[in-house]
Amino acid sequence: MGLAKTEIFSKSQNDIANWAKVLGHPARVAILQHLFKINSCICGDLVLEIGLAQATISQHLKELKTLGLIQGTVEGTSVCYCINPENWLKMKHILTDFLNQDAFENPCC
Amino acid sequence: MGLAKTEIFSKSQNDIANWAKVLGHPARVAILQHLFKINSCICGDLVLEIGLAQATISQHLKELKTLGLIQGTVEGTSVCYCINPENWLKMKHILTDFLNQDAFENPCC
DNA sequence: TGATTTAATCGTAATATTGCAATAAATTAA
DNA sequence: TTAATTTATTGCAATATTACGATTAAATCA
Repeated sequence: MGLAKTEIFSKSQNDIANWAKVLGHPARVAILQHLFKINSCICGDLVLEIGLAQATISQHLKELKTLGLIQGTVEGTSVCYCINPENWLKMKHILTDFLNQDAFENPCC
Repeated sequence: MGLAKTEIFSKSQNDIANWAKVLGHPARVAILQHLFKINSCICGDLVLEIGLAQATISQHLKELKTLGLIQGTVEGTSVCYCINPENWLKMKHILTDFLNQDAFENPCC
C-alpha cells in the first residue's frame, strides 16, 4: 500500500520515525550539513553546492521546512535559509533518547 | 524517479541517510523498542506485539537484518531475534555525531 | 508418516518518493 | 514598463515503500 499504518503506533513512535525519515535522504543530510558549515543564512547557491536540479533542491527544502528543521526568509529575489535551532534541538533530543536506550545485557542466543 | 542519486554524495552522507531511513518507519521503531524492553532474544510473538500482518513484520525484520541492527537465530520452529550491539553502537555514533554538529550562532535573518 | 506451527517468500495492489523539465510567481534592475 | 534573476510549483515518469493474502519451507509433534 505504501502507506504506513501510523494509527496503531504511539505518538512517540511516529515522532521518532518522522524525524528519522526526513534525515533519510543524502541530499537533505548534505543541505543541513552545509547550513551548519556556513553557520548563517545562505541565500542562493544551494543548487550549486548540492548537485541536483533546482526543482529537486526546492522540493527537499520544502520537506525540511515542513518539519521545521529550517526556516527561510525572503531577501530580494532570493531566499535565505538557516537551521531552526529550537526544532533541531527537539529532534536531537527525541532521536538521542531513542539511540541511548541501549544497555546490552543480551544474555541469550 | 524514486531513486536517490547516491553517487553524488559522500559515503558519510549516504551512511547517515541509510541509518536514518531504517528508523523512518514506526513499525521498525516499535520492533527495536520491544527488543530493548525485553532485553533478550524474543522468539515469536512480535506479530502479536506490533499490530501488523505476519508478512509485513517479516519484511520489516528483514530490513533491520539487512542493515545489521538485529540478528536472528533459528530456535526450533521459531526464530529468536535480538539487537546486534556492535551495529547499534555504530549507528548510534554516526547519527549522534550528525545530531551534535549544532552550535547555533546564526547571526543573521 | 502426516498434521501442526512458525517464519520467509512470492505476488500483487496502492501509495510515496525522487528527479527534472517546464512553467509560474515574485522581486530587482535597466 | 520590460528584461533578468531567483525560487516555488506543476506535471509527469520511474522507482521505492508499505501492506497483506497466499504459498512455501522448515522444524516439531502426534
